[in-house]
Amino acid sequence: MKFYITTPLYYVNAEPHIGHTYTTVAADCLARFYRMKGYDVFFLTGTDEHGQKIYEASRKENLTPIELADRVSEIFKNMWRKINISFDRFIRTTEKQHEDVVKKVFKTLLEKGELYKGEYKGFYCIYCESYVNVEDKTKPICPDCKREVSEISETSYFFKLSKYQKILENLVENTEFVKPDFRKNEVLNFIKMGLSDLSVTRKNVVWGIESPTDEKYTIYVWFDALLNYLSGIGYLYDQETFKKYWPPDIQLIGKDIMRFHHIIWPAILLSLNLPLPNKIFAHGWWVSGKEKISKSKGNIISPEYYINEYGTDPFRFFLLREIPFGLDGEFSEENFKKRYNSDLVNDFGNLLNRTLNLIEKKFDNYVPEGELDEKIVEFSEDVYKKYTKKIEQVSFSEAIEEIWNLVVFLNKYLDEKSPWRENTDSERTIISVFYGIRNLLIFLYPFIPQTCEKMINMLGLKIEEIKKLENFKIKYPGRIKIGKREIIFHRKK
RNA sequence: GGCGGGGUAGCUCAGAGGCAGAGCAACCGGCUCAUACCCGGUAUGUCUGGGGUUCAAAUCCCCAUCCCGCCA
Repeated sequence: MKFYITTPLYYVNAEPHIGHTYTTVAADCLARFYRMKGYDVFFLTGTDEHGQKIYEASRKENLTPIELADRVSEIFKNMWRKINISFDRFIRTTEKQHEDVVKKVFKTLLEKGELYKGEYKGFYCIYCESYVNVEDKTKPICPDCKREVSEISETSYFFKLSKYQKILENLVENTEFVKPDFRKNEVLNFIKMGLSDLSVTRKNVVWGIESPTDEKYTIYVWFDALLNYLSGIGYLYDQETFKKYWPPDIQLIGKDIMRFHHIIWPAILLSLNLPLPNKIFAHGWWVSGKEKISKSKGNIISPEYYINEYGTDPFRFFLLREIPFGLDGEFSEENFKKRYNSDLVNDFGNLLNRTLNLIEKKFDNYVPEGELDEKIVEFSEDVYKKYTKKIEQVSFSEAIEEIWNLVVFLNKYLDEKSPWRENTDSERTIISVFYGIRNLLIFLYPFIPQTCEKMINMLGLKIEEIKKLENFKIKYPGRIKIGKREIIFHRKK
């Protein structure tokens, strides 16, 4: 079984922020989960580097566009390394391979009549790089960015988007293509209002892929960028890889780019006679003080701050645990700290610590021999079933809630059995809790990989053991010497 | 203005005809292996307002109101 997952390509006019990080961490979690299930996973991410905005941004810094792109894409890569993103390929739209694919696709569609030459008259927002409808023609303002726009008239190549209206309607209405479900109506309404053909070339944008036509045009940055999902796994140059992974099983996006991914993207694929992605999941936004996070509002959340202050995994954990994927959520240090202290420090970290401490003091650093309590085996199986189901539904927060039932269960179990007292069946209790914790580490591995690796060492087990979901069935590991005990999550005041 | 979603405990939200719920916070108690942790218990409601249907409404219907999203 294969699993192909993508994030959007991030535009290099800005450095990585919470939004990029959110999508990427979520994708990483899924990629890791499916690898653990034994799937052949391909996880694609990268940077989108063409367009007018990049050109202007580079000018401001006295750089050439490619110099800027080089720098920022490197920053993205470093960020992903820092938070342990296990992508299989990081694609850049300025790579020759990608540019060739875009040109070839353009040419093919032109030959097939899916693209045609036309005339565009209307308003154009330079900042958004798109043709826009304006409310008041005497005072034309971009409906998206509220900047002033100018009226233009130019020849352009158009993609026959309108032709796919009925197919798209059917796709959205009757399949899992648009996720979460509550977004379906939104997309459907938009399609039903009528789709107009899409201009896919620009005359005055120099920083872009040149169209393979007689006249000088560059290809519209979105048309260029969307094709990365094809070029990233070898379309038109590595048939073997492409055949193996196409189509995407899931593509993650932010809700702001649904139009491109839920409408334009499938239409392009239809025009190329390619199978469509299984689902495209639009997640929500992190807000701060009820407002959308933006530079101008000064309520930027710096991933770096949280990573440095609390650690990589607590940051990943918070993003996926705090709110249901798909909805907006409030990001505040207060909420972060609450989660950190109560979930990671008190419940989880302390469980590990008290257990290891007991093994250390009562059993001289060895996990004792004996039988497992069947109650814990059953409970683990139950959690496993529920948690895998949730994660397959892309419900990260609910998946973690299921796992946390096991954390709570184990803490309670220890209290009830009180293995620190005399005359209790302490061997059995300790072995059972040890087994339960090992399972926790397996289940949590997609969310907080680094922590799980550290902790599995502390248990005296091999890292390989937590990289396979099935391993939760391994019951007794033998008489094991535990590793060095240390505190991983430190309480924050 | 059109379409859609929503308003439930201090907070975040679940419940979609049959005793009003969970987590967090609060309060009380227990424990002491553990990172002042963990475990148990208690309390908390005009289910936005009003009307209607029903033996029975947070739930279904109508009106009002407020918030959010998409579109214009």
